[in-house]
Amino acid sequence: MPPSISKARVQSLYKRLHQHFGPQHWWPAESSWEMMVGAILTQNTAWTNVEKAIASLKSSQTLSIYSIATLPRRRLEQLIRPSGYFRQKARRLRLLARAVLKDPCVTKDRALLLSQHGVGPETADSILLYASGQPIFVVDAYTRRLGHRLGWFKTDDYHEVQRFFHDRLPREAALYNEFHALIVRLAKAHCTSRNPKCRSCPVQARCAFGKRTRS
DNA sequence: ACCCAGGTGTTTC
DNA sequence: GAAACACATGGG
Repeated sequence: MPPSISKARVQSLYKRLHQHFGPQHWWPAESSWEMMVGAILTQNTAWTNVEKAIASLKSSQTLSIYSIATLPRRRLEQLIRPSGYFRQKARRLRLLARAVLKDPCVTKDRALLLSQHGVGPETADSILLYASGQPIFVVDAYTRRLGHRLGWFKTDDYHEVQRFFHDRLPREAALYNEFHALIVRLAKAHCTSRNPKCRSCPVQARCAFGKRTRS
């Protein structure tokens, strides 16, 4: 990883994003457990779909750890159906709920989180940052895309990208919280797949988002 | 009728 | 080991 990108550049991007969008107040959840449920449900899925699934859990009074741990599999599947991959995710949620009931420390320990089926590095780090307040930078598809477009790094490796940010930012949970939220905000606000025109982009004149690279 | 979304686990070369 | 595939719904 070339150290050629300075801390100042990375911190300057953060400042511009924060200036432009303001504080994001993440994670959008009312409790740590709801946050964890959202983290599983949002895997490769649009957040609007996750909202539907969470709303259906809430309205049926089945969002609690105990409910999700004990609900019949088919019932849980139907409740979270709008979030997609509903069979996989029902199983993952149930396993996670049971693990947390057995040992609440799971929520705070990276190795324990990663040993849960269906919890990979991004989900684990999201939980550590947003549910446990630990200063761990979360890397997602947007973070990689942004870094690539800005020429900051070429790698796709999760931990290499994470190290890039860890090396250039003070170790503060509040900062990592906002930064990641702002990157997601940027992705939603600016060039999405069908919107190649991007005015007043806080990142650069030529917008850093849009999955396809335009010619 | 495509393409995409706040990944992860399994299978295949 | 990397690369390809399966998983599924809903919105643009």
